[in-house]
Amino acid sequence: MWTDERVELLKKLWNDGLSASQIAVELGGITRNAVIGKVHRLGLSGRAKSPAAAVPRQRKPRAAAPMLRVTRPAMRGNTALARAPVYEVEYEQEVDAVATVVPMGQRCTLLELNEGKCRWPVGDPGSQDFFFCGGRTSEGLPYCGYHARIAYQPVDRRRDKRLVRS
DNA sequence: CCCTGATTCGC
DNA sequence: GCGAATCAGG
Repeated sequence: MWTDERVELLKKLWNDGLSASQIAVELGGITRNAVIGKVHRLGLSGRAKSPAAAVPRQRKPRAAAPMLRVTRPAMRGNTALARAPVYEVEYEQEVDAVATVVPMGQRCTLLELNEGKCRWPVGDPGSQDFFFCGGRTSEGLPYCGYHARIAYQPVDRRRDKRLVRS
C-alpha cells in the first residue's frame, strides 16, 4: 500500500535517478511495474533523457579501499591457468567476511540512508538484523572503505534479483 | 537474454 | 488507484 512515507521515498529515489526495479527493491514487497505505475499516476515520468545515457554511471570508487589484496604464488613458465579463478573466489569470500564487521554506530536503516552514506546492505531484508552500512570514506564519499570496491557492481545486481523474486 | 520505461485494462 | 501483462526499445 502506498503510504505517504513510501510515496515520498519513491519520489526521492526516482529523482535520484534509480531505476524502477531498483526502487522496487528498496521499498520492498513490490514489483517494478507497481513503481512505474505509481510514477505515472504521480506525473513524475519522463525524467532527464535516455536513462542509460543521461544518468551518469556511478564511478567505480578506487581511492580508499585497501584490504582485498590478492596474493598469488610465484610461478615459472606459463601461468595462464593460475590467474582468474583464484582471484574471484577469494574476492567474494573477503567481501562477506567484511560485511559482518560494520560498527554499530555506523549502521543505519533504509529511511536514514542518504546520498552521503554507504548503501551496502547487510543481512536478510525483513529480518531483525537487516541494515545498511552507512559509512563513508575518509574523503567523505558515500562509501565506506570496506564496501567501496563492490557497491554497484554486477555481483550486487545478482543480490537485487534474488530479493525481487523472494 | 539481460535490462529499461510506457501503456493498457481488469480489478 | 492499483499493478500484472504486455509492448517497444537499448
